[in-house]
Amino acid sequence: MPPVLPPTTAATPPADARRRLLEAATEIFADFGYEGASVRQITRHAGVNVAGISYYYGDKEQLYIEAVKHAHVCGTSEAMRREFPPDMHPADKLSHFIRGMVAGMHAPASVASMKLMMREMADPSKAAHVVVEEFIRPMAFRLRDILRELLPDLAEPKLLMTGFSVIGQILYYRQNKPISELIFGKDHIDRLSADMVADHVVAFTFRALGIRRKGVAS
Amino acid sequence: MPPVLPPTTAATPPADARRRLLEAATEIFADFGYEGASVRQITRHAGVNVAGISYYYGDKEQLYIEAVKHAHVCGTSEAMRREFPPDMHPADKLSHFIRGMVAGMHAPASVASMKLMMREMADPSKAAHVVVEEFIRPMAFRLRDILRELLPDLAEPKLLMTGFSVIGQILYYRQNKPISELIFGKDHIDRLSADMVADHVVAFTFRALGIRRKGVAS
DNA sequence: GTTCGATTGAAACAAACGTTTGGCTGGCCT
DNA sequence: AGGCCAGCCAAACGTTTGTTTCAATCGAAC
Repeated sequence: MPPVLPPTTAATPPADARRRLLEAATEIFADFGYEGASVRQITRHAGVNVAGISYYYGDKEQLYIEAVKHAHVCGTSEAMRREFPPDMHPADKLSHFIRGMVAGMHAPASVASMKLMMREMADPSKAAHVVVEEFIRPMAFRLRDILRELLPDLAEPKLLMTGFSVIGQILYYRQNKPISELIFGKDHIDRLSADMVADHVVAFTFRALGIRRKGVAS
Repeated sequence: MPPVLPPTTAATPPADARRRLLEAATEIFADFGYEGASVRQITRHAGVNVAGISYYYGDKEQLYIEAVKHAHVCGTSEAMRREFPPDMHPADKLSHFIRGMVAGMHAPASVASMKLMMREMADPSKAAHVVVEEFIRPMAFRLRDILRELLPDLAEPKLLMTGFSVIGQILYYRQNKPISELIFGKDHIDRLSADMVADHVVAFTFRALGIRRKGVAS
């Protein structure tokens, strides 16, 4: 009888195979999706026997969920989570928020983890609530708080849509990059550096919101 | 020997099973993705024998490609494809473009077809180029032409990013609706009607671009 | 009424799937 | 030494996958 599910927390002894399984799963699931990835493909990539999945994670689905849970931790950069000093001007907060998020999307700490999270956003599964609770919702609420501070007179639905306008601009570049490359050519898209995109989104948003102050430097 | 692949064009006699297969495939592929959908599930849903897939479409992959090809036709509404009179003010063109696209996303002619296209955008496969050439690219170029007319002094990369800012806002509501509902609650999201969203995106974009003229009515 | 091609049905195909079994390691304890 | 147990493997499990086979059925042409 295997230990069914040795707690995901620390405590677990080295068990290198366990870690390699999770890393391989993150990459393969990110590239091929849940159904498209086979357990044999994952274990081969990890250099572990197929039985390792049942041994360490119970089954394929639990491994997937663990991969998603892990992804929200190591996929996001510190810049995306940083809190702002309360006395900072809300316009500066917004500018920092956008720049941090664009940077985090453009060069994530772990490419595979970010891919996996984006997959979960486009096609949510049982693991989606983890990404939402731990990653997306905090982001969304931070942005809404900033916007409310910036535009105190705006009604709730308007505030919601304004947030979507900001997030939508940022997410576009990650969610639709392959398609954009197909349309305009990979070289044209690659020329858009993270800084250029961040500058543009900040400027576009500031003008839309009637904020005169120039976006501060990152 | 089956006719291998009776041409997809018209000409083909009734062959009701063929049409039902395509419709079922569109729905099942849209809901479960290519790998997640099984041929038996599709044929059961269509009330056709499994052999029908090989008989009418060759194999699962070709059926998928045909479903995607078909989707770009019947998934988009007429409003999204309409050309504008050349003497129309570019700001009005932009307003109409946004409203048409928001409406087409919000209430597509075929929900399943739209789902399938969005799936192909988020995770392009061999069938992606069809969606791009026939649906996305024309949209993107129409928008770019409008923006160039509106902002003739803007450099090419800036023009590209401005287009992405418009498209990103619009696509957000379709690509991330399930996630938004998870964050803010389904009822809050459902309250955002297509008209409200369209009004907001037009207003947000017009202010960002420094267009004074109020968005015209649809 | 017979013939023939197009269409459909039930069954079978090999391959791949996720999962389990049973036993072989090696280090650690008494 | 001997017993023990976690870690790991090769092999097999039963099921489902996509695809094919072949006979049955139908409808019009002759």
